Amino acid sequence: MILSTQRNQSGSKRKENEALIITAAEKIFADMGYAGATMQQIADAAGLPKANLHYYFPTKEILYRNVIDKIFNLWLEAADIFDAAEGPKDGLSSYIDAKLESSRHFPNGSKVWANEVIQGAPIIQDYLESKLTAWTHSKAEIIEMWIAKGLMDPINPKTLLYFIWSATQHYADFQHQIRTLNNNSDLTEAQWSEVKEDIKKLVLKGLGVEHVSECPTISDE
Amino acid sequence: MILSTQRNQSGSKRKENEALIITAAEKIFADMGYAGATMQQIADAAGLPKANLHYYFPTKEILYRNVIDKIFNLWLEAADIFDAAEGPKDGLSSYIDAKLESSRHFPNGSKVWANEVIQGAPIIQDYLESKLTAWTHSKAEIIEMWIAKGLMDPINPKTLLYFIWSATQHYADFQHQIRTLNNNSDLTEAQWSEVKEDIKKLVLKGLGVEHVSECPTISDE
DNA sequence: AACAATCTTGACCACTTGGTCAAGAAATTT
DNA sequence: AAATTTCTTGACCAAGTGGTCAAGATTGTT
Repeated sequence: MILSTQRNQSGSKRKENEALIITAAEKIFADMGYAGATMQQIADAAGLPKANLHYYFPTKEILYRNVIDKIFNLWLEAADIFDAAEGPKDGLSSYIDAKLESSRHFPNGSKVWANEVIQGAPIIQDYLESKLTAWTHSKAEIIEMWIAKGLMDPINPKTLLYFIWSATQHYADFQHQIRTLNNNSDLTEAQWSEVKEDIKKLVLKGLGVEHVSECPTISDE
Repeated sequence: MILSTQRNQSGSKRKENEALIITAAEKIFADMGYAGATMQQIADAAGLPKANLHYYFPTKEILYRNVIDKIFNLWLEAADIFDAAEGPKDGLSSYIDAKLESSRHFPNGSKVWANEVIQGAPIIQDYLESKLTAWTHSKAEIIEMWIAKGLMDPINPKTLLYFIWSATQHYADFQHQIRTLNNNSDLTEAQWSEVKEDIKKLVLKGLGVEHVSECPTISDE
């Protein structure tokens, strides 16, 4: 009896420590960059001796790839909303919300990703060429469909995606700069709401998506 | 004769080498991050022996600060257009153009800056607190004035500035990702033009600045 | 209780790094 | 042409790095 529990407990010891280490590593990599981070720092942050890290993750690079892996999957998840959406108003709104929430609550992932891409993606180039390329194309198709249906102004779909990525991820990656320019305090709940509304309004209106209530056409109905 | 030339040559020997080193350093810091960059790499990129670098710049950090200094001044320059502008249409257009041009032709500076800020600005915090804060406030005032005059929709001026920074700098910082998603080729001249137009259109229209020419109102003329 | 996995850890090593230094080469000044 | 300042450079060093290892502790299994 209790076989499965025992198996789980023993099996989960590994999972637990791996998760602990990955979380610690994510923070250190975000704060120091890949080269700047040391295994010792990560070990300290995780509360484990350095040799123990190498037991679970043989090399620094393998640990790093595991961190990236976790981050990238969250990236993809945030965009499921996109597919389920009926039109641009719904879809873009939700996507911007989701990305901003993630920038607010999990900035480290975004920072690690940014650091890596800025430096030419020396370690995760395969991700860009396979998963990200496929993902981007599929989203671009949706946007093109919306445009074709006349639901929004024409725009290069990639330009729009970059636009949303940059505007939202900026709040994670440049968190420190934003904080400094905000009297050295984090954005308040109210400020976050304002940012969300401002960005959504700007993007939607900029794409001609907002309530078309502006031109009371006589011919309609 | 040739007195002045001699004087110039000797005086400029230092300036010349300093500029050479800073340019090399900018590229290496952009590609590797502060910690990841080695003085040896920078020396190789500059075509000088490492010991020679230390003659002009005693430490790695001092060299780094010189690189940042150059970058930051370009940052500020790009925004002179802003002050000279009559209204948001003119001012924001020119600013977006200038920032995109700089992203296109001098991406390294933006990358170094991004790397540094992501990591919490451990070395250039004083810049953020003094110069950048002052600069931002002065631009925010201009935007607020435009809003007060009814030249554009109301928006938090800082949110708008972050918006423009992120959208434009993204093309420098994430250059590699954009390239990868563009069939591994740099953006063509035509693509850059398209990006410029799309971004400007989206921002201006989003702020309610564009020609209101869309609703052929009968009452007009 | 004996055995076998799995996990923990301090001590250790080869290698790279930023930075130094002293000897000399070039260029300026007197 | 002698003296002085500026620049160049190979050799060197102390400190820190990622990674190893072997001995032991824990846990699970028979």
